Amino acid sequence: MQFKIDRKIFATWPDQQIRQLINQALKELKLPAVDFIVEHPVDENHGDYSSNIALQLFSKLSKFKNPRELAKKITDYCLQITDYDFVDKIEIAGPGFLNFHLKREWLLKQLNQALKQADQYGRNQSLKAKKVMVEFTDPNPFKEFHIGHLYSNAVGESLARLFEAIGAQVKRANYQGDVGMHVAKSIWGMKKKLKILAGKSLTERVKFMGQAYAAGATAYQEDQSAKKEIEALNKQIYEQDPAIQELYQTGRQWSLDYFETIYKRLGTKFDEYFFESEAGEYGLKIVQEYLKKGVFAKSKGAVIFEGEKRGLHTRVFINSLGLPTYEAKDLGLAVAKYQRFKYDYSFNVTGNEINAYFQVVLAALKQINPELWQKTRHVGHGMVRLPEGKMSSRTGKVLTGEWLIDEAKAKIKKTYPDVSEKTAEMVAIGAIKYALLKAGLGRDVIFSFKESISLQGNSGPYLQYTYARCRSVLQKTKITDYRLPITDYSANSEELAILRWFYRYPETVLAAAQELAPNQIANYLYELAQRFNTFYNNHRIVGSDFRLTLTAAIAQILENGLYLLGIKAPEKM
RNA sequence: GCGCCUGUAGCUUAAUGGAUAAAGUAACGGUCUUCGGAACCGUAGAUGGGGGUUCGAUUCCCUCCAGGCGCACCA
Repeated sequence: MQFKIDRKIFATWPDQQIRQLINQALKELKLPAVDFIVEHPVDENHGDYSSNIALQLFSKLSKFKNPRELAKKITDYCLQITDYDFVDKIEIAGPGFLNFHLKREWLLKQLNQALKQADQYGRNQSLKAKKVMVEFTDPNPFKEFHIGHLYSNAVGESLARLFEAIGAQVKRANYQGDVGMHVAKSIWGMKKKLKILAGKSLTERVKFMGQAYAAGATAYQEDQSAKKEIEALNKQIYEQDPAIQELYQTGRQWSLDYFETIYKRLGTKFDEYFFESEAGEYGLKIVQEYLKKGVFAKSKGAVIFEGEKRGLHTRVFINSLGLPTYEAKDLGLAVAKYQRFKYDYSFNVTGNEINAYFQVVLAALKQINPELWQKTRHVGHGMVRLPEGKMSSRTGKVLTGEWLIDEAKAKIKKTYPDVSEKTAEMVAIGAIKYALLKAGLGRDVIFSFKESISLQGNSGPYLQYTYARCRSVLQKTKITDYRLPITDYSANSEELAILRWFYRYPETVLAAAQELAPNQIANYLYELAQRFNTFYNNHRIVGSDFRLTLTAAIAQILENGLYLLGIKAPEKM
C-alpha cells in the first residue's frame, strides 16, 4: 500500500517552483526532458535549494563541453524570468550544480506565517477526509507492560499525530490478548499464591501477575503435570468456565486498569479496543468460509494457508483442536476494525520480529478481501534489546515501562531538586520518548538506560529546555503580538542560519508523515534548537523586535514539533 | 539449510545516487560582570572486506564476513 498524497498544497513551495522554472527553461532552450532533483544541499554555502539538472542532462547530450557550460545556459534563461519573488540569486558551482538562494523577504514572510498560524503551523490537508486507523502498543493482559510496549506506544502515537497533522481523521486502536496460553500460564501461577494480594497497589498486583506468568511459563516447560493443568486452564478460559471466571475477570481488569494509568502518563488515548477473544470469533468464521473456497487447505488436522506457494511460510490458521490461532485472529481483527471504522488506511505497528508472519496474514487477506488488503499496512519497528540480549518475560528478565519512567524521573529530581513534580514527569517522558524516536524505525534499539534518560545534547530535555528558555525570554516583555512589521532586515549570520532552517518545518512534517519517520521531526527540531542556542549565546534578544519575533516563532515550532513526537513543552523547567 | 533485516567515529545516531560523510556522547581544551550553563565554542576520531554499475556510491547490484529475526498447530 502506498500513501496517496496530494501535493497541491506545496505547489507554491520554492522547490516546486524552481522545478517549473527549470522545465520551462528546458522547453525554451529545446533541451530534452530528463529526471532531475531539487533539494536542500547539505552544505548551506551551496544555497537553499540545489539542482543537478545540468549534470543529468550533460550525460545525455554531446554538444556541450562540460556540465558547467550547460548550467550557464539554463541559469541565464532562468534569470530573465522575473516573476519569481523568492529567488535571490542562482549560482553555478562544483561540477555543475545550480544553486538557488532564497530572498530574505521570502524567509521573513515565513516567520510571520508561523506566528499567524500558531499551533496550526506546519499542518496541511494532504490527507483531507481520509480515515486512518493506527493500531499500536498491544500489551497483553496478565503480563508486564515492558519497555518494548513503551517503544511501540511512542512510535504509534507519533504516527497517529503525524497523520492528523496532514489532515487525516485518525482512530487509535489497541489490540490485546485476553485469551490464549499466556493467560493460562499466568492464572496457573496466580492460583498458587493468590492471598498475597490483599491491600496491594495496582502496580504491585500487575507485577505479581508478571511473576505468576514467569512461574507458569517455567512450570509449563519443566513440569509435565503442570503442563497438563495449564492446558486444561486454557480450555476453561476459552470456554468461559464459571469455575475460573472470577479470577480471570479480576486479573484481566487489573491489567486493563493498570495499562490505562500508563497511557495517561504517556499522553495516549485510545479510541478503539480490540480483544483476541473477539477477533478469534470472526477469524474462525472467515477461515472456515474460505476453506470451502480453496483459499485455505487442510493438513494434519489443521487448517493452513500455503504460503510456500507464494514464497512465504506456510502457517496454521486453525489448529487441530479447532481453535483459531493468532493468524486467524488477525484476519478477524482486520474485519472487526473495518466494521467499527470505515478506514481508508490501516496501520499496524509492531516489532519487526513478526514481519514474516504478517506477510502471510496479509497474503491471506488479499485472497479474502483485496479491498481491505489494499488499505492495510504493517509497520515493523526494531526491537528493544538489552545489552545482555533479548528481554524475556518467561525468565522474568524484563524492564517495565513504569520502572523506566520512574527511574528517569528520580534522576531528574536528584539532578535538579527544584523542579516541580509535574515538570519532572514531563521531562522524564520527554527524555524517554525522544530517545526512542530520534532513530529511524528500521533498526533494533539497543536499550541504554543512560542514553534513554539523557538530559544533555541531542535529547528531549534539550528541546524542552530550549522551549522554556524561549518562553522565559519572551515573558520579559509585554508584547503579545509578535507579527513582524519588517519586510527587510539585514540579519546577522546566526539569525540568517535560523531563518534558513525554520521554513523547512512544513515540508519536514509532510515527509515524516509520508515516510512514517518520526525521527525526521526529531532531527529537524534538534537542528533548530542548536541554531537558536548558538544565536542566543551571542546576541541579546530583549530590546530587538526582530529577535523577539524570531524567538516567538521558534518557540512555536518547538511546541508544534514536540507535540508530533508526543512530548509536552514546559513553560518552565 | 532457506528467507528477511541490519553493519557509518570507542558508544548512540544523521546523510530523496551528488559537492569537504553530519551530530550527540565519552576524552581533552576553552567561553560567562549579559535575557535560564539542562547552554555555547574548539581539538581529536568513521562508511565491515572485495568486486561491479555510474560523470559521481554510505545509498543500487553481486560476493564474502559479522550480528539479529523468522521458518506448522505459541503469541
